[in-house]
Amino acid sequence: MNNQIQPAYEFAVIATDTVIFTIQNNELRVLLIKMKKKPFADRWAVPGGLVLGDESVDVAAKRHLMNKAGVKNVYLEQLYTFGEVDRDPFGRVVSVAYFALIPSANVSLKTTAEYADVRWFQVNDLPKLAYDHKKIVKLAIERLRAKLTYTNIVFSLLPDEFSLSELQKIYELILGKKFDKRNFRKKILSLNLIKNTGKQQLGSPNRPPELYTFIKKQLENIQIL
Amino acid sequence: MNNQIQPAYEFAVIATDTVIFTIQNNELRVLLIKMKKKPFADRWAVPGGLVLGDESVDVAAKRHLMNKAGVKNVYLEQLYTFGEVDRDPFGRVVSVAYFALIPSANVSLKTTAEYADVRWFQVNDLPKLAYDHKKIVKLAIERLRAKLTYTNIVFSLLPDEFSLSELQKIYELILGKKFDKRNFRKKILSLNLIKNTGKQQLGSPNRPPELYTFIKKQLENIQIL
DNA sequence: TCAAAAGTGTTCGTGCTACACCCATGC
DNA sequence: GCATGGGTGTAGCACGAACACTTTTGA
Repeated sequence: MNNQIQPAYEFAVIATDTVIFTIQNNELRVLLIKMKKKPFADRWAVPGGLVLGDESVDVAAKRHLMNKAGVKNVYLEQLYTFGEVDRDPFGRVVSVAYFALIPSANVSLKTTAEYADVRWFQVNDLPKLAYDHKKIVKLAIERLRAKLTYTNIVFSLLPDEFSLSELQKIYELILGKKFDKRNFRKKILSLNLIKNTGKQQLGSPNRPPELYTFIKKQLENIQIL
Repeated sequence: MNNQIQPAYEFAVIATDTVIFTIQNNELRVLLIKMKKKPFADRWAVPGGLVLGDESVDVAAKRHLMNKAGVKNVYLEQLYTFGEVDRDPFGRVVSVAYFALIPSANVSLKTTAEYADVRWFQVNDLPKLAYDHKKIVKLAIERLRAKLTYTNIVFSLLPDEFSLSELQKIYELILGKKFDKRNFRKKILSLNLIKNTGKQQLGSPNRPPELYTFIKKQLENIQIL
């Protein structure tokens, strides 16, 4: 609707902020960076950055995900756009928030010159966050919980091959409740989302679990629980 | 994340576009405006406009809803943000799309000087749309369908008092399938979302329906169908 | 042989589905 | 009195919930 020249103050900066989730140590964790610049020096925040003039918002989100967390080809979904006037003390910044899911394996953290620190935080034990990032993380968790129940999104939190117990543990961690083992397996197997690879995971002092893999690794809407 | 001065070309214009739904003549309809300016002269589009420098994106959406469709206090929800680089031929415009629901009663269309025409279109018979508005409308319909099934959102498409048949008709129209009358009523009544007012709707040459009303008119997540 | 997690079936109750007839009104 | 949409119950079936023991491995 930009059909006339606008005075400069009506222009805004677009940024993206991405809530990156993974499973680590039997916990749902979020990647946070520690900021260097005022007025949020030493405050933790979700990684993000500006959208350039010649890149789409989606591409900007992917670029920052790569630069700041060193990951690509992960599940990335637009979450919500935060457009309050005073959400950023530096000026008018509208932030398009995303959330990303990465399998526990691929975690490679690199602290860049830009930030004081980069760490994974357990979602129930977050530090005080900069900007409106508390709200963003909260919304991302809600979305993740909802999507676990009506899509097959969980494939993006798991390695290629996994046991049914691992799968169940992820559901229990994120949804915060226990499931009956027999009922859970019956339900999951009846959905034809995963198949038995025939392999076993040896090396633990227990009976070795059978390994499964997802038949399709693309998002589908299916009532799971 | 606007922590340094950016050159002008990295700034973008933020706009909102709102897909406004209502039920009219037993059809799900969308409000469209006919544009006057090139290069989209005489093309239909969803109403929208720029976000001012001192207003939040939500407030801008409400303002345009009032100015262009003459409605306020209606259900309004953020839908998705469209951030492709070339989505607007005039320049870099990122659009935060919303969808709105208005009860069939409140329809007051006024053609303003700004537009050639304003009309309600049946969702299955839309004209060619400007910008990426076809995509926006499609997404809005999907979201509306989904929300009908797991929230009580339908209250915002109905007048204060309504019959169970009206309610059922809305579900059938939007979801595009028929429901069994007895089963539908049993299910709806078991959810405790609506109550019988004791009144009847007289004036038709049929048995007068009993009128119901929503107990709460605020969005709740409840599995309906 | 022991500890630890993996794997496996059945019963019961609830909720969804399918289905047909009488009722109240305006004309 | 007739045409039109409004209102009502029941029986079968499928799916979710509850529940306990045996198996396999490494140490």
